[in-house]
Amino acid sequence: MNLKELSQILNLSQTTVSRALNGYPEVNEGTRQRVMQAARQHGYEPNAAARRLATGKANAIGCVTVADDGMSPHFMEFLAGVNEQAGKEDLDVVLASAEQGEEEAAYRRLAGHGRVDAVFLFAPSKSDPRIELLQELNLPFIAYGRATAIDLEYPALDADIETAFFNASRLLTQLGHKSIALLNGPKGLSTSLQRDAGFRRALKEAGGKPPRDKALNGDLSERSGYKGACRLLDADSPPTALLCASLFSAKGAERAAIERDLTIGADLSLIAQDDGFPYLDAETFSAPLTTARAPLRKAGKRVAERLSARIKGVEKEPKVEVWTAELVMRASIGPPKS
Amino acid sequence: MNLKELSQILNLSQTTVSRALNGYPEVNEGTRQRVMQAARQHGYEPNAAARRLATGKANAIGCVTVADDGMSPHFMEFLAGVNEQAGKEDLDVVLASAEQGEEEAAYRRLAGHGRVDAVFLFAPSKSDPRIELLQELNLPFIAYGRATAIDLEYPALDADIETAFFNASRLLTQLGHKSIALLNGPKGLSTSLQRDAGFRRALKEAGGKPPRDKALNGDLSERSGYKGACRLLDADSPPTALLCASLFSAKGAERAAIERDLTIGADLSLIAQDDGFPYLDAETFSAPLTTARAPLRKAGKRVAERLSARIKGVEKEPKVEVWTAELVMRASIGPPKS
DNA sequence: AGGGTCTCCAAAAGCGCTTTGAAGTGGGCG
DNA sequence: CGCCCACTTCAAAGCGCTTTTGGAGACCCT
Repeated sequence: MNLKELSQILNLSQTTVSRALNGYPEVNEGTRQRVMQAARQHGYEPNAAARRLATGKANAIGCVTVADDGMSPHFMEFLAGVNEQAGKEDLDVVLASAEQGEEEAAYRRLAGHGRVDAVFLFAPSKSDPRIELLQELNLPFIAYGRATAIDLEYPALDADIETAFFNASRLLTQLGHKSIALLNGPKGLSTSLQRDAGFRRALKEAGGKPPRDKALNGDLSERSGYKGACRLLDADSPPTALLCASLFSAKGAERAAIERDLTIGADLSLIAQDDGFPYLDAETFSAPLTTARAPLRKAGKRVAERLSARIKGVEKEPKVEVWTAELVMRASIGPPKS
Repeated sequence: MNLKELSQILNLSQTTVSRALNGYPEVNEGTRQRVMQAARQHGYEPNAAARRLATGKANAIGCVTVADDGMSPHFMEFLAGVNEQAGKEDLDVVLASAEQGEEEAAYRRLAGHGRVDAVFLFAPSKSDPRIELLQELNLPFIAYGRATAIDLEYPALDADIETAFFNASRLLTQLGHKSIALLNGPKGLSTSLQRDAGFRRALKEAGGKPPRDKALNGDLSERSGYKGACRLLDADSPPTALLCASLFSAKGAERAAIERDLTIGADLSLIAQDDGFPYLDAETFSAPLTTARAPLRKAGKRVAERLSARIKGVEKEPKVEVWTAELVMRASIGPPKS
């Protein structure tokens, strides 16, 4: 069933049917009802490709993912948020998966009119080439995370992890910890850099002799957290407080602590970043975990919302929105035992 | 830059340029080179919508997600696999998010020619109405998981969780456990039913007096696993062996065990289903965990692969593919202490 | 009653691509 | 020398929709 057939059934022109269906004012209300009714009855659905071709609007947002590392749980969680909101904005989400190194071509293909109206960028690296590319391609986009080394103005959403980790670290120094460690995420990622910066700044600003500090890079898995914590805790003068880049690595750290008969909160203070993953919950640790909240799903929603606004032309300027990653106090921290 | 412009630059007809670009044989090799070269140089990308309209092929697969419960980590992990493989098959993945109850309309819209060539269904319920709907809409699809109460023949992939949990449970009875419990997933889900069936069958078949059994439903989170395990372990005559529906709930169970000074493997045997989530790893438990492997990402890949085959017309019959969920033995199980 | 203003609809022109059917080359052969 | 065929190329017709243009009626006002 297409427009032509439907209009023939109704004894109307395609124009009229199209207008009736799309809510244009210049059509008789009675006619409109009749058209809508017939459309429903015959199960008419407009052909998306044809509409796209005619209007130049795809009614879709998207992103290109890289096969190997691009599809982390973090990304997927963010994507879940994007998708959820996109549904409310009546947008499809299209994923274009590219091989490592073929990303640019994939973006060019997406930009090739007709697939998506806009894209989002997840966790751009420090000087991510994609930003310049997208501007050159004139494809509207919003980045989640800041490419700190890039001067260009571009729309973004960012969680202020730096401040969160600064506050968290300062809290620990203020509690009197003299040896604090950071179990950070992968080297080079801008969030990792933010954590590191906040951490170091807090230690530097701590009055008196700055505490001993130690930072390790790893991925965000339980295994990595466990390994890192083992290394730290088994060293000479182990840290009495630990900052973790994710709840997963915090889980690993907890395991390492328990294995060593250290009680979280009493023997070892623990703070982690909570990305809001389902299934894993800051409160369900052996001591409820103090966290810096940076909920990915919510961020994804917001990005989809702004993308929709950009497509509609409502949002125009390259606005950078920064969300504070709020510190949630729970029982996993305390003064060092001595 | 569109086809017309490009062909004008080249002084060729659109036909020839199109054929050259799409690898048709009836074009001079020299001309083809010239065309390819010019296309690259001018950054020509064919308009996807136009191509779709002309060919009737969307070169995309998709699915409709439901805002609230449809976007579990399980689904996202599966989706990651789909997307990865889709990239290799040169297919886009499109997500259409619908409000609860609006799913049918969303499928109809997707079927409205031009958006996707096929869809996948994740974890259909026992008698999922979507299956009939899709057959009626004539939209090719593959389901991951079986709608057991439906008689229709339809293409699917399934992990044989029932057998896996049967084997796991039997293993525990053979080790001599007299009280075994199952921390199952949400009630009504077909995987939950499979686990339950396998579990009960094994206990029934155990020689002599059948062991005491207990099954709890919950979600698949750490918190739920913890709570369930607490309830079980604090009851009279607590189980000496525990089956968990996910690594997350197993993590929770582990925490409950540790809290009670029970050693996994010695005081409490633990077996869990491992869906292959990154970040959480069966080996990184206080005792490496025996698991039934049912890797979601791999399944997603396979579904995308088969979907591609269906689109191309290579796969035609409603083939049901069943993967055994292999039991991986690790140190978390042993005979009961007595 | 005539002219002007609205309201509603039909026809047709794209949107950018693929694909059909036909035409233009040139070479080989009789 | 002319004919046929293989090899290339081209013009044009859609694909199904939106949107512009312009015309036909209906209605109102003077």
